Amino acid sequence: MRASQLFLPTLREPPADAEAVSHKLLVRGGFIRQVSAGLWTFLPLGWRVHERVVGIVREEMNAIGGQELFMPVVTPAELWQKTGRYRIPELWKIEDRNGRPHVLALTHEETVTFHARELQSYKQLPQILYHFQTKVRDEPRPRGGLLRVREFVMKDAYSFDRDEEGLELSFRKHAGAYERIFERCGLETSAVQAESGMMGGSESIDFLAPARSGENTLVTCERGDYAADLEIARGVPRPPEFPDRLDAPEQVDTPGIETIEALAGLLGIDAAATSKAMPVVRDGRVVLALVRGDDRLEEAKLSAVLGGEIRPATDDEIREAFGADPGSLGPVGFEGEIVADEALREGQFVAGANTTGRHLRGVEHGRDFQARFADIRQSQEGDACPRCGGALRFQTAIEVGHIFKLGTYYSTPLDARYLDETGREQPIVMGSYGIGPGRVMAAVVEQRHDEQGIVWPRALAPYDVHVVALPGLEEQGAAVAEALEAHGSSVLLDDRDQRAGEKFADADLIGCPTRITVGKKTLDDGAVDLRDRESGEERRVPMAELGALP
RNA sequence: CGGGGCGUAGCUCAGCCUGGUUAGAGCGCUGCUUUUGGGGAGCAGAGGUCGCGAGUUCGAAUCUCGCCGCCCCGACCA
Repeated sequence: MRASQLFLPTLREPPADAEAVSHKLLVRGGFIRQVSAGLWTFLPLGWRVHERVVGIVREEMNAIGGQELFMPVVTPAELWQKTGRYRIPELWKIEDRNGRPHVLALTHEETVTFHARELQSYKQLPQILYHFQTKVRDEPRPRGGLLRVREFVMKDAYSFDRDEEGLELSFRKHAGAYERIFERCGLETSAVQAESGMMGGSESIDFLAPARSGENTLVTCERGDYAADLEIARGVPRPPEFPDRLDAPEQVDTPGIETIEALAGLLGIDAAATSKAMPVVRDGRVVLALVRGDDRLEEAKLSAVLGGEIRPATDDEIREAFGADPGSLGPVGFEGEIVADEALREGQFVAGANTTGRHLRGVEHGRDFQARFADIRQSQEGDACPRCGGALRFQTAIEVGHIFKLGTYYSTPLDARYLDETGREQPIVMGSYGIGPGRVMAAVVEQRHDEQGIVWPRALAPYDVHVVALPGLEEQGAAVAEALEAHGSSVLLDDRDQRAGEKFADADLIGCPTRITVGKKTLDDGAVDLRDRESGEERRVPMAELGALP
């Protein structure tokens, strides 16, 4: 391809509002352009990369027996009403000309389960169906270029099995395929246990790619035996230094004390020997969540424990339920449900007295209050690994893939059933598996770039070789490009009427793995200069050897 | 949805506080000259509803109000 005829608008400067490296480089390199918030066009170069990711995903999906099909983006609202997902705020709702409600699919569980009703016998199971299709989500906050967008292509796959055992097998197959996909894309990822969020179902695994920009936090053990998403990570906090035990709670005046640091300072105790009360509302009821003073509540965990949506209680709700201001709340005397973190099971803690400006020393579970215990704290730096006690490491990361065990969450409401050997009707057991190729692209750029630009892995590069024809040598450059193409390489020939420096800068920015320079000096030697983008190494190669290049 | 910021040429921005010729710069773009192995130099040009709408004023890019859009943080989130 001749750069002089390619729609490849590279920019010297990054867009002013870009933060993420992948956002800056993909825009500067002429791979993508923004149309509106979270809505992006893939320019010719960007689409080539996207389609290379798609190609890899397709090969690996076919290798585990996946069957590619294609489902529509627009779906009737009824399907979503049946599964209860019609009320998801991200769901983009539209009407046809008759006013009949439809939605733009944010994934395709409903649609594929609708089709799965044609699977009627155990003899037809298992099945894996997948497609590459546009997903539309009315995201509250798109951000970071391709990292979170409102419309994107997703490879979504769905497995159909007769039972949990079959699902486990399909799930493992996908996990294996995903490992191979990311490996081939040159991405470093960790597979971790994760929250299921809006998808429903029992178990899920996230594939997280560590990067400077990202919306997830990957928690790993320094010894490599533990990895989890922060939302469900179970770090072990250090033990507190408790003061002397008290036979009964003792009230202390703490006027104007609003933070744990101030409280611990005033009383001269370890912040870990205090407790923090976080009132939340679930289904209109105030529930008290209790964590250690030096911990933060992990709302995702609490939400899972309580089995539904939660929100922080308002100041008015707090005063009505506790008779005290936020800052002096505690479990003693509270009539409602209390969920306490495991770290508070043993020992005596300082807690709010439910009287403004007062706290209680020596509060002990069992004697002074009753609570349901669960892991609801957010892991933090300094925690120990739950497996081996080693130090935990925290890294921001990008979620590039997510696989879910759905069970019968969709098949039951949508009536996807089969008959087993004994003639009994059973719901189909399902799994769903997603990868966003655009986000994979962004993650690759986040992990593989330098000051000059992108360093694409060979498998994803828009072209294998970038031939830079120095000014006046366009035809000689074209001859080199033809020779390379004859040997199976894809070639971008920079035959633009530009200075050498500009061409080199663009080549570095675009990031093809190999750059070949055709210049007067090289031609005098009957050779070209070949430079490896990743290592920066450059060597002179005789023209006759071009066919043997990678 | 809460907080903060921004909106002037294709891009990056200045001008606004303190209203007043014909609205500017750099980069990019067009033509010519020169130059040619890491974003050269010169000359000549094209390119603008100053986000939109009201208002104040003799006069608004500039002040006021409303709306829209975009970015960042948070909330939320396959």
